Amino acid sequence: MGRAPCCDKNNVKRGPWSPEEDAKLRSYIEQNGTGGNWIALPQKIGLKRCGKSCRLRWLNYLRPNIKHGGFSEEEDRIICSLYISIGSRWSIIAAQLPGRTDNDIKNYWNTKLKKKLFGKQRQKQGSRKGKEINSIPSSNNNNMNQNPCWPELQPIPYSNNEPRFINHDHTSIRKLLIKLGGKFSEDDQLTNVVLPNSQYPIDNSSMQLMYQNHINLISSSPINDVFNMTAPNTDLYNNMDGAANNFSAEFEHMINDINPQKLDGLEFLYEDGLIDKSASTSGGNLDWESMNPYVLPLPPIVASSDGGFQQGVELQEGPLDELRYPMAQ
DNA sequence: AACGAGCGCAACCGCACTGCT
DNA sequence: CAGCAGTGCGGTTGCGCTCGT
Repeated sequence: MGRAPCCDKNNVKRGPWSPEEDAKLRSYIEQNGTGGNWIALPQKIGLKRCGKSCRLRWLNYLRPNIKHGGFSEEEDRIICSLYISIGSRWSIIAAQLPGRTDNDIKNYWNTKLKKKLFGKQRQKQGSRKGKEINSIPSSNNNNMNQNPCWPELQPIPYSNNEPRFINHDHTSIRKLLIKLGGKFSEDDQLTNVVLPNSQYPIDNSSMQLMYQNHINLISSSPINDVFNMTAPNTDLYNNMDGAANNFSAEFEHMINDINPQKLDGLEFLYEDGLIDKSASTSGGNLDWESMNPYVLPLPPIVASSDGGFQQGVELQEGPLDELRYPMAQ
């Protein structure tokens, strides 16, 4: 199996780009564009490079208005918030930060932001090697209270009775809910509300309305109230067999019981102790589809007219809500 | 000064998706 | 509708730099 390589690896140059190569590529694209064919481009301009390599070089470094380094605090916040919300969708995150590339953001996250956010970054005056600063035992949530960089991103101290989540930001929570909600969808039933084991067929518009109301409630409530929020008191909810009525508890339940394999992009919540695996009631091995489907009445991801995918309910605010969530991940 | 470890980042790899034929 | 080529994307790698010993 496997597919043919995009180029003959024996006849292409690899490794760092020389200034001459950069100049060739830049001048050609500035004059002629890419021509919609990266594979053929290097041959046209006499570069012994793979088309993919040319594309990468152009997109990440040669393109006009590219910024490198010097991430601002605001950019940091956006990246963190989005990462928490949607995971490692670097291209989507990059789209929110003009002049930044997905590769740049990815590198920045992996080398700095992640440590910064979770307090693992070595101290400025500390040794460069061998000294793990603020090393965090994964099960010790107390340490997560120490975040010198973004106090507002501190996790809520956990107790069995109190909800905890890492971000006091409504938008992030909403996005996480959406992410989680999308996972409730069956792959091939994008236009149907998915209610595993449901005996109560619900039409899409009802579900969307319910979901929108719930989201609006979350958005307009003080953050501390979000986790004590009660599910909408509708006949629909009341009719649902075993429907939990306490948003906080169920959200906790959901976070704790998430199957890590299905929480792509958020695994770090486990790894960094933000989600306490030991608190999970099912050892993280939950049958996803058996989860109570009524906790978050999320609409499914649906195909949009422009060929992409989007959540069934369009969020109303802010640029971050322009996100689309490809289903295939 | 030499060495080695850690770090940052550019570039590569391979898979998935999309559009065309 | 299937197959293929091109593209996009996220994960990983490898190299050069920095700094402590």
